[in-house]
Amino acid sequence: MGTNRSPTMRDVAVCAGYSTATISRVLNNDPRVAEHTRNRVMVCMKKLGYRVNPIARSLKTSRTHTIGILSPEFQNDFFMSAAEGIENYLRANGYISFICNSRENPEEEAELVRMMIEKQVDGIIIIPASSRGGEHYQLLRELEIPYVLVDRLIDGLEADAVLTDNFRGAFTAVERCILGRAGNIALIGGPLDITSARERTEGYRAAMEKYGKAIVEELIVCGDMHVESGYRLMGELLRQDPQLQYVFIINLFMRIGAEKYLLEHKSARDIRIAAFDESAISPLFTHTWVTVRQPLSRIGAQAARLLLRRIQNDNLPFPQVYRETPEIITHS
Amino acid sequence: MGTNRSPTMRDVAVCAGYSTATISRVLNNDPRVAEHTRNRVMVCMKKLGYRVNPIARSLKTSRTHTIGILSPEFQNDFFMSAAEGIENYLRANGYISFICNSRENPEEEAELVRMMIEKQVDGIIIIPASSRGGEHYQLLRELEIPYVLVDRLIDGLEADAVLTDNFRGAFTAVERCILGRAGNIALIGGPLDITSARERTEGYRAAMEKYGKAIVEELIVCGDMHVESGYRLMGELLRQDPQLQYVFIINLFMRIGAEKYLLEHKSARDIRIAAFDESAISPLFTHTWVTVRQPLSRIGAQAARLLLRRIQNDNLPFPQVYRETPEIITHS
DNA sequence: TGTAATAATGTAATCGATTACATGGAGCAG
DNA sequence: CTGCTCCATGTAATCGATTACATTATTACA
Repeated sequence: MGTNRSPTMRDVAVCAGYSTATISRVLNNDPRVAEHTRNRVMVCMKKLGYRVNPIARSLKTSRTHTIGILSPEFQNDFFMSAAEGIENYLRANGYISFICNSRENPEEEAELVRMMIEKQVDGIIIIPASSRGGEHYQLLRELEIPYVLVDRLIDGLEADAVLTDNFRGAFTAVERCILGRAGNIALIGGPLDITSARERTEGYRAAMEKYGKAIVEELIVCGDMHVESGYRLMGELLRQDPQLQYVFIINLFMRIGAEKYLLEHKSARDIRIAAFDESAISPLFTHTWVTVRQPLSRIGAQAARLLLRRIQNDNLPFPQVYRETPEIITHS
Repeated sequence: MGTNRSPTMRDVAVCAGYSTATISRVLNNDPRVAEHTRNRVMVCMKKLGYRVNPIARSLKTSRTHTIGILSPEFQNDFFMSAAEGIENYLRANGYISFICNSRENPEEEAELVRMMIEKQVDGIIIIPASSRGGEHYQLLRELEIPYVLVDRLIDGLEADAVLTDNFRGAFTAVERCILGRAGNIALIGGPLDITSARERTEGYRAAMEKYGKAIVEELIVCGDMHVESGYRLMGELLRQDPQLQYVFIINLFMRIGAEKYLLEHKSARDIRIAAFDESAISPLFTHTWVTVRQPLSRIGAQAARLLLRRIQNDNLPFPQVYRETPEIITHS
């Protein structure tokens, strides 16, 4: 039992009585090999348990069949759902993925992009840590390495992207509330320099306008997307209008804060919440009315598909921006 | 502006007037290069923007500086926290990681292990999809590819592993309750073929015994770790003993179910919950008393460290099993 | 001054694939 | 029978590094 160096093309060649060139041709489905040699070679490959060495192959072809994925946060269901969608699609298509954590930090993101370039990934999917861009995008452009943005756009950057149709999600959710005979609907929005927050806010306004609802500016407040601000803003809104019954909240974390406020202040009153996002938590929400469910794994798959098409040089017009329609759920 | 093929060692060699061997020596900090040549070479590398091609290097050294990580679920904060800890440590040490999703499926896990072997990872960290093992563990052993288990052990498999000290976490949490003058403490446990569930249950029993508390078998129920069973079992326990005040729940999801039951049945009564795990949800829990916080990112880092030591052939005794002590938090 | 030891660098094989080009034989037209 | 095409396969260079071994220059010491 000698050291089991794993078999190479050369071993297969010897076993089958051909040259390595032929083995390689069989491997790559080159039509110029005779049927019977193909068979003979395949038998040998099976017998020896031959598996191609992707590293040697990559060195020659400069393709790694490897994709980089950058996520700003690992402990975030949304990002990870998208990552899951991406990974599924890629793996089903013979690609494997490096997933790295940019820790919401644009500089780390840039560093990771450099690292991935060095590792010679064939393409990158980025869930951006910031909507403010950075030199790495230019680097990717220069080196002609395809990349696709997910969930967020970058201001002033033309790039392929796949994201939720935030406007439509917000619009439809608010419309549902209105059609469900909601009165004043307050809004807990987010920083307007975050694209998605801005779009959701616009969706809210558009729906209100379409149905001739007066937009009360006092009932529109902006948080920072985190739990605490949801808590605080819910309080402010109720102080503003103690009769308030309907609130639209643009993300999960602020919504958690709002629910918490309601719990603690025994306002188990008739407040009904419409909001973006769902998660394992949702069963504990007590004021759920309408939920906007982002099609995250579809977004991920779509992004992966787009990236692979770019890699295979499908020459699609550039850039491609897909906005996936969210699902709106009305709870009894 | 010709096509910018990125510079190779050969280019640097020409630029500096040495052979590629010397360039390589500089790159690998070989002490046998003269100081001034080292400097000259470094200047050239900088000037040309040279970066070593890790693929070519890997082909020769058969080391990829790449680690595979298998997680059973991407949308699970626990696994992803551990993955984050792993990734941090690895990256800080010059390694990069493939993270793949075994989808709680042992067969996919095995397939992924094969894929990673093919990609020639230097080692693998596995959060097992099942505690029942599989041929891939043997394969890894045969090929002498180091691997470390995280969070779960595999029955009958001697392997390096890093996990929470489940027994101690449960023991200490229950002890806290007892010392906090809790009366009967019920238990919502899990399937006994899951190591962690079993250990936590044992911790509970041990604490009860130590303080001479009668263990009422009717107040010990087992769920399947999911939300629904928590919901159902909370109901059963309350029917069993309507006076029940204290419950120890061994994981987050069943705990969510339990809280949901309490919410819906207005049992805002004096029920206090001790439980494993925390998450973004925790602010919405209304019966929190004692929480066992698993040191997930430390576990991840520890696993990564152990793996790298194995790779560097630290010859530690085999196997190493680390049980990390959880943090017990008592809420006011 | 001669020679051995040592230090700095070069030469060339190698890792395991891919692929442009070369080769040899079969089939066919004139 | 000659010459041309086509088909299956082989030869050998190549991708970009690493490294055993060879070579040369330098120093040290008898």
